[in-house]
Formats: sequence, structure tokens, C-alpha cells
Amino acid sequence: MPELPEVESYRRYFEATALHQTVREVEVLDSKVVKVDPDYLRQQLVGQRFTGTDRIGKYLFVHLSSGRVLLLHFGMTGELAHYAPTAELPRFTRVRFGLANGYHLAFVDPRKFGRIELGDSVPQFQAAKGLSADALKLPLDNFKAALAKRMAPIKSVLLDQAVAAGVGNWIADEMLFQARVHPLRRAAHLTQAETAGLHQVMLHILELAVAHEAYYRDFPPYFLLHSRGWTDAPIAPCPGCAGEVAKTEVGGRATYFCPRCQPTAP
DNA sequence: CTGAGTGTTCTTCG
DNA sequence: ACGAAGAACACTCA
Repeated sequence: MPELPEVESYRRYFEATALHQTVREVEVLDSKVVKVDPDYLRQQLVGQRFTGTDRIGKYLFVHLSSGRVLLLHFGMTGELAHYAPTAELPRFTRVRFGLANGYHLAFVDPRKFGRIELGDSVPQFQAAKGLSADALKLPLDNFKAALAKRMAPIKSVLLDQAVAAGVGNWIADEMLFQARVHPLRRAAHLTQAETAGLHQVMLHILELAVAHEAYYRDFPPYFLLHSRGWTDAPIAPCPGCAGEVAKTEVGGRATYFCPRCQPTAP
């Protein structure tokens, strides 16, 4: 779930439910997802107010009244759950923030690949993680420059958060499909037009996904996404040619593409 | 029971 | 030093 559009949804959810709240308690149910000492996290958070949010790619940042920054990364299966004082702790909650109004905000993550960290500023985190500008704000020239020096398959390069922060596995596939680029092409070998095309569809896909709050079923029918078998409908044929979509593995990740619409370059 | 999964990070090798 | 490739991480659900 959590690629850029989902994390943007989580950011808005956080703003709608927890912004301006003061933290009353912090319960770490699984210290695996907390990069700092749980006692330190508690000491740094309790009594502080959430004053604002930021997002770069898949990273959500929460500003604290102390001036410090809380980082939330959702891994493969993370999400936020805001729930009433009387409600039960959601299943797979790893960290629970008790808010001054009695409500709770849960960091839920079955697979425990998510991480919570504490730092001094967003730029500091951005540098430490080696993140490019957020994919939605990434200038074409930066994107071109990043691809030009990489000989790895374009699919793998697109997943590198130093190239276009926020692009994840289905978005990379979607970009390659809509720009008609084969996932195994070497990044540096793409033409200027292909690179520009990828950048353009990246913005299109991300803006549309954010607008639909990453609710896949609402995406237009020409999206390859519908061929992944995620929705309850059966695996759809290629939206471009109605042929069968291929599934392979690139860089260890499941990769869907259409062999007819995305031919290998000569 | 086996396998696949939306991500990052570390290690190894060149 | 850096890029590429692969493994590891941890756990659920189909």
C-alpha cells in the first residue's frame, strides 16, 4: 500500500485527526519499529504538540512543538488508525500515541517493516536517507540527470528513492507502461523523449492517484494497475492492446508489463 | 504447506 | 568510491 499516494493520504489523515493535539502517552508495543530507545521517544514526545506535517516520497514527517521532527515510514504494510477512547487497540498496532483529547493514534504495521524515528529537521532526514526531491515536485532536468548515469534496468532505477522519491513498485510499472518503455531497458540508454515521457506520466499517475486517495478501483481503465489482480475483478488484459499482460521479476521485484506495448529497444 | 507481497538496508563483488 | 545485484528483514494471507 504505502507508496507516495498512500502516504499523502496518511499525511492528510494525520492532519485531520491529530494535528494540534498534545501527546499524553506513548506506548511502544514492538520496539522493532522504533529506531530510538522507547523511553527516549516517550520523553521526547509526551507533553509536545503536533504542529505540522511534511512529506517527501514515502516518508511522513511530523513537526513537534519542541522543534524536533518525528519521522514515520510505513514499510510495506503500515498505516495509521485514529480511534476513540473506548475503542479497542487495532490489531497489529506497534506504537500507540495517546492524545490529550482521549483519542488514540495507532501506528499499525503487521509486517514490521515500518520505522519511527526522531530527528532535528526534514532536510537532515532527507540527506541522511539520500532522498531526491519528492516525485511530485521533481524537475525534469533532475530526473534526466539521475537516469543518465545508471546502467541498471530502468525498472530498478525508478525504485531508487534518490532518483524520484515516492515511486514504488506499482507506480514504476505504471510509468513504464504508460510511457511504453520496457522495464529491462538500461536507464542511461533511454532517449531524451522517453525520459521526458516517463517524467510526464509520473506526474500524471501521482496526481491522479493522490486525487483518488490511492483507491485503486477508481483509477481510469487505461491503467495497467488493473492487470495486477488487486481488485476483486479477475486479472485484466492489457488496457492498451487487450493482450495478455506479462509478469516477471526485475531486481527481485514483481514486474508487470505488456510485451507488445512495451517492446525492447533495438 | 508453500509462496508471494506495496520497501529499505546491508553486504558482496567488481 | 560507487554502482549493481542479491539477500535479509518479519509476518500475514491466499
